[in-house]
Amino acid sequence: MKHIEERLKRLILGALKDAYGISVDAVHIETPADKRHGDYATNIAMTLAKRLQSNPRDIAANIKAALADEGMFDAIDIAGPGFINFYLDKTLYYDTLRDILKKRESFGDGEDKGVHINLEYVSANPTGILHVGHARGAAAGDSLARLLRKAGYKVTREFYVNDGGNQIMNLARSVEARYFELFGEEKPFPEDGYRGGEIIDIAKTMRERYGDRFLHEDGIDSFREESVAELLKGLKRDLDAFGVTFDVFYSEKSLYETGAVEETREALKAKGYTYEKEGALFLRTTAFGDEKDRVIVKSDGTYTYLLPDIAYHREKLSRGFDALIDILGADHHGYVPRLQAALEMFTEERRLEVLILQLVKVLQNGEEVKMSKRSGRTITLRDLIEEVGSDAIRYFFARHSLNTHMDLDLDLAIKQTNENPVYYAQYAHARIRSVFEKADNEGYAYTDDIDTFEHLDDERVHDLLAALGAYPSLIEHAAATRSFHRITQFIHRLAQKLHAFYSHIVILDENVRARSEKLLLLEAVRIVLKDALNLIGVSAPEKM
RNA sequence: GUUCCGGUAGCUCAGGGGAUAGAGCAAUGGCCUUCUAAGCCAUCGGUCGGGGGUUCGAAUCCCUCCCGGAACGCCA
Repeated sequence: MKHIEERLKRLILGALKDAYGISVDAVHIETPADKRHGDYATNIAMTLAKRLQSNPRDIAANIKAALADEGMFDAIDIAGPGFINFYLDKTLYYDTLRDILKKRESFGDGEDKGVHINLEYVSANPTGILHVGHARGAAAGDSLARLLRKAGYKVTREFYVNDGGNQIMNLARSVEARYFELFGEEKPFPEDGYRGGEIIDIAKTMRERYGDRFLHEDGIDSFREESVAELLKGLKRDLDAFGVTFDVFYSEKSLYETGAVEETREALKAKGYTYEKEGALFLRTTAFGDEKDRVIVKSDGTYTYLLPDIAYHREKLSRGFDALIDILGADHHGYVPRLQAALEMFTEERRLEVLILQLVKVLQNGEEVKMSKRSGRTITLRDLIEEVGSDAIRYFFARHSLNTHMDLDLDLAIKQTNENPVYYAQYAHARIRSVFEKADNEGYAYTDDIDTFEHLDDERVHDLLAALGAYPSLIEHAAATRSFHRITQFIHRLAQKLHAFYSHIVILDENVRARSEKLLLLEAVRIVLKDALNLIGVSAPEKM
């Protein structure tokens, strides 16, 4: 079935041509929040008021008169300042129902966009374990990846592993110092070293594997490699428990090994975008809108982090992606212009989209908890998952847009577990399953061999079907605007309508036919609810 | 000082330039002999930070001021 909205747009365009002989670029169709304003509404008459030198309500009346409505609507009203409200013929609701039952979880899938997106998120340094601050990026990236795929984009989920810079050496020295400590030996702890408990754990692992060997010989390479490997393993395990996975873990170190970093430096030089000053190599990022030029090779000959980052993004482009999306924390926003500038030295148009994620303020005992890996005092993602649960946290993050400055009150999050809105949605799913279980166990026979619906003429049914019917265009819009939180809003709306339906209508009707129709409706709701929950990484339980 | 976010109900937050600004939590009052009460129904709650402007129409766009967060390194 062609989306109703598409059909409606064509009708309106046709009416405009007939009534006024004009065409417009876009017809805005909305699904009014207030159902008294119909199933669909358009403001087209108001937007044309100026162009047609006429008042919106008259224009609306002319459009209405010219509409060849094909029997799609029960009624078309002109309301308010000039809205045209469309009240769908009820049989079209049943089209939605049939459509969902046929397509199941592929209902709402966008058409193949033929666009391959590389989506990079989290990319936490392997110098500690994930804390609450990382959780938001992980939840956002994963949800967005799922949403984009649903909408018809091909998506590669990528994690950039910073295993090549100074901080890794800092990490290795930190572990080394802890290792010496385990043997009661003195070794100065790095000034800016990592003090998390996991650093001590790794030192213990090193002691198990190598004994006291590195007290006598230089083990810094081993400390570095083993530490990164151990921490990365931990990151993956925590992310996995959070339902967040990646297709590619890309090593920064490999960029050095393949010569990609040097190659990028030379390419920038060759293009004439670099100059030397005070012994350092500067990149002329101001030529592309940055506020000042940036150093890429320091006067001591080492690289700043910008150069490998440019090399990395070039490498991503060379893998054939049509678009790159990075999700970065707000603390890195100032970095964006220089990276964009550098990449535009290589590409005609801007290919990198950067989504900035505002930082989460974590409160405990009424006080802000500062996250710092170096201090080692953190609230870890792992603890949070254990105490609050992955679903509740995922739902919490998925409710908020990227640029919301969020307060996460841990006491509240933990204490109010049962009042978390995630359960409202999950409960709706479990309820549906339980009705089926009851039907199966207690001999309420039903059939799914139904193509017409005669017992579903109820306002609450229409509310449910209207909500379900909006799913495909919601997916499109949410994906296009990268706003996965709209999915969460949809989930809540759908659950709300399901609960209302459930509370007022007996599903296991005495009449087999009526019972079957209602069960099919429930099944359709369940399919879409589960699919939407899946998009934000939340489970759909069979029982609660 | 500059740049980027944000300021909407007691709290946490939604609000594709449109209709009477909405949810959750909190508060109040009803609803379990029948499919899960983690639910339903109802009520309470707002000078959309202030002031200008654009528009038929502004929480939304523009300007300006105030408040909060973040960033302004040859750190990552």
